[in-house]
Amino acid sequence: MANEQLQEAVDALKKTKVRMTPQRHAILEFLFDSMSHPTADEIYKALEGKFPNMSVATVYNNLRVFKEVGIVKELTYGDSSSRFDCVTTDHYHVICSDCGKIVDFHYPGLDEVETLAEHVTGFQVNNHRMEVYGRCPECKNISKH
Amino acid sequence: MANEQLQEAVDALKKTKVRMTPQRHAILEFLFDSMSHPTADEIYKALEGKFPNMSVATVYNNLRVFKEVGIVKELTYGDSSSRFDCVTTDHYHVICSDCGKIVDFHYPGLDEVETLAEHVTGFQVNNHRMEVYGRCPECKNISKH
DNA sequence: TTCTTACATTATAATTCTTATAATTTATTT
DNA sequence: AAATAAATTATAAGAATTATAATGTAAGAA
Repeated sequence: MANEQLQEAVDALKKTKVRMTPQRHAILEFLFDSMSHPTADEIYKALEGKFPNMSVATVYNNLRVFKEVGIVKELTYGDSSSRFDCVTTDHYHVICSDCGKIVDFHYPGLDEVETLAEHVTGFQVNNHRMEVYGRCPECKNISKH
Repeated sequence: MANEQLQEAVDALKKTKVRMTPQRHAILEFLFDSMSHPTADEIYKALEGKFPNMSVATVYNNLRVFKEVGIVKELTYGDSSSRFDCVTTDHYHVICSDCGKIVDFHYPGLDEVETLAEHVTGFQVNNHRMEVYGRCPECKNISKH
């Protein structure tokens, strides 16, 4: 369940001298609950009922903190604002070029690519990013008519 | 050579009713010559000697056109501005997390990933993006001292 | 070749996303 | 419970990108 992962994330934060605040908890909760990949603004809007005085800066600040600790990943696409995804299991994303929908899919981590890149370039490789682009079933249908 | 690929790109544009202008040619030439991955602003600055009156908007507009035709790829990272890369052979990028340097490396296209994603998600997959992150040899040395 | 028209460019303003700043508030330590 | 270090807020500033309107130009037709 999402709750266990949330708890793990909270524990991870405690170990790194990062204080737990209601705002931080709410942002994390929202990220883990919604299995979507919200933008900073979406998070801000979703929580303004609970925290009418919360600042957008708080959302951005905390997303940066979460990224540094390693429990959140930033997804950047050309068009608009960044999206944020909690780092849970090893999954990748398929993104619809038409409507922007993001769908997760599982695939074994591309470790071979990392090691090859390391040998060929002399870099000390830490991680990678991979996304697949195409058209989602809905958009495929729309274009047929 | 870069010249042949440039010619191919120009031909591809002619077929799609996109007019060839001196500015467009210069932008393409710069992209194919420099095997780096310049930002829109870098392109703008590089060409202001040749085109003192060229507008930044022109660079952005044309990069968008090139992207739509499929001869240029946009690489977006969270922090700063997008970088642009001409779509040539199948190569991927290793990016230094410290200094931002981008180095190409060859690797067989990840076709299996695309087909798997297609089957699992029902998307019609067209392409993918993959990057490896780490620290370049230079930055590794710096941090040792 | 010249004319015409639709497309490109320019210059500027506007937007949008994100970060910086300073004052206030709050969580943790002593 | 007091002290301190960090987080939040509100606002302003910054940077990257896009929109707008006027002017200029490429490419096909006469």
